[in-house]
Amino acid sequence: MNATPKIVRQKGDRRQLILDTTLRMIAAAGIDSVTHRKVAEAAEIPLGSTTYYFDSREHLIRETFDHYIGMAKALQESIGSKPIKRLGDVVNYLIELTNREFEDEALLLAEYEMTLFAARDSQVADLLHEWDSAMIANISKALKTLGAKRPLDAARTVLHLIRGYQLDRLTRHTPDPGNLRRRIRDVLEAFLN
Amino acid sequence: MNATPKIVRQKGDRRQLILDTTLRMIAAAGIDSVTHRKVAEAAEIPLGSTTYYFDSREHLIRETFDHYIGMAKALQESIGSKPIKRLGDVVNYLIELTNREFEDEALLLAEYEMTLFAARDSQVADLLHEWDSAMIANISKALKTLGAKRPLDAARTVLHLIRGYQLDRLTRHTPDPGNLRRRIRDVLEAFLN
DNA sequence: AATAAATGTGTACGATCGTACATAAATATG
DNA sequence: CATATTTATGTACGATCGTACACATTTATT
Repeated sequence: MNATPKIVRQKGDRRQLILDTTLRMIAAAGIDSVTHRKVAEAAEIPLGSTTYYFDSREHLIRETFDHYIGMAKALQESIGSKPIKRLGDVVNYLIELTNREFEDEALLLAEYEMTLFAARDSQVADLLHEWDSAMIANISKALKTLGAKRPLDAARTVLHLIRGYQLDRLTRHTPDPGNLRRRIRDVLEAFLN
Repeated sequence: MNATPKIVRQKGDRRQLILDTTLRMIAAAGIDSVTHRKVAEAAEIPLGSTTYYFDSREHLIRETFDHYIGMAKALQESIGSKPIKRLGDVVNYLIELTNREFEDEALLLAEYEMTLFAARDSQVADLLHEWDSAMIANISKALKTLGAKRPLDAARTVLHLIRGYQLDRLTRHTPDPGNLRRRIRDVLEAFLN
C-alpha cells in the first residue's frame, strides 16, 4: 500500500549535483572556467551551497575528478564482459572503449585535463594511477591468455598508443584521422610471438 | 676602432622577453597562472609593457605557443642530421628526441598544455597541426627508405605511442616507467615487411 | 630641427573571484 | 517536546584581474 512514489530528495543529491555540474563545466570550457559562482549558477543553487560542500576550489576539482573516474570505471565494466578467445576480441574491446569515449568528446577532453592536472597534483595523480593500473592489469591479463610475450609491455604500449591517438583527435574534431583499428592490431600482433 | 661592445637593446627584445617569461610561467604553473601582472613582475618590467605588446591575454598565450613551437622545431633539427641507414637510427632519433624533451620536464608539460588548449582554439590547433605534419613526414620518409609498409601509419603510430608515454610519465615523475626503447623497436618492426 | 610615429609607462575602472561567516531551516537525537 | 546537529543560504571583505587610456619618452622621417 505504498503511495505513489514521491520525488524524494536523496541524501547526497546536492553533492552529486554539484559534482556533475562541475564535470560538465570542465568538459565544456576547461578547469579554468570552474568557479564556485558559475557552478552554483549552472546548477541553479545558491553560492553558499557550493562552498558548503566544497570548502575550497581545489577540493571541488579533486572530488570532481574522483567522480569522473567512477563513471569511467563503470563504462569499462559495461563493455568488458565478453570472453577473450582471439586477438580480435581484445581489439574489439579497445576500439569499442575508444569509440564510446568519443561519443562525448568534451567529456573525454576533461579526462585529459585531469591528466594534466595530475602532473601537478599528487592526490589526483594517485587516483589516476590506481585506475591506470587496473586497466593495464586487465589488458595484459587478456593478452597473456593469448600467449603474448611481455604482456605488460604490450598492454602499456597499446594504451599509450590510444592515449596519443585520442589527444591528437581531440584537436582535430574529425571522425577518425588515422586507421586506429588496424594500427592497434598491428601493434598487438608484434607482441604475439 | 669600434668601442667596447655596448649592451644594446635589440629590437624585439622586449617582446621576446615577455614570451620567454610567459612560457616559463606556463611550464611552471599552467596556463591559468598566466596574467599580465604576474608576467610583468617575473620579467621585471611594468604592467604597461605586457599590455602594449599583447593587447589581450588570449593573444599573449597564442603567441607564446607559437614561440614554443619555434623552439621545438629547432631542437628537432639539431638532432635529425644523421643519415638513416638502419632501423636503429630511427629508434635512436626518437629516443634522443624524447630524452631531450624530458630534460626540462616542466617545458614538456607546457607542450601538452598547448595541445589541450588547441582542442578549444582552432588558431593554436593550426599551429600544432602544421608542426605535427612536418614530424610525421620526416619519420614516415625515413621509414619508407627502410622499406616499411604503410610508412604513414607507422609514423603516426610511433608518434602517438610516444605522446601517450610522455603524458603518462609526466604524472609519475620517475625516470622511465616502461621500457620505451624496446617498445618503439617492437612497434616499428611490426611495420617492416 | 621639426614633426610624426613607434615604443614605453602609470593609473584607474569595473568585474570577478575565493573564502569566511552569521544566520536560518531542517533534521536527528535524547 | 527540547535540544543538538546537520544542512542550507545570503552577504560582505579583500584580493586579483583584463583592459582601456592618457601621457611620456625614444626613434624615425622629412
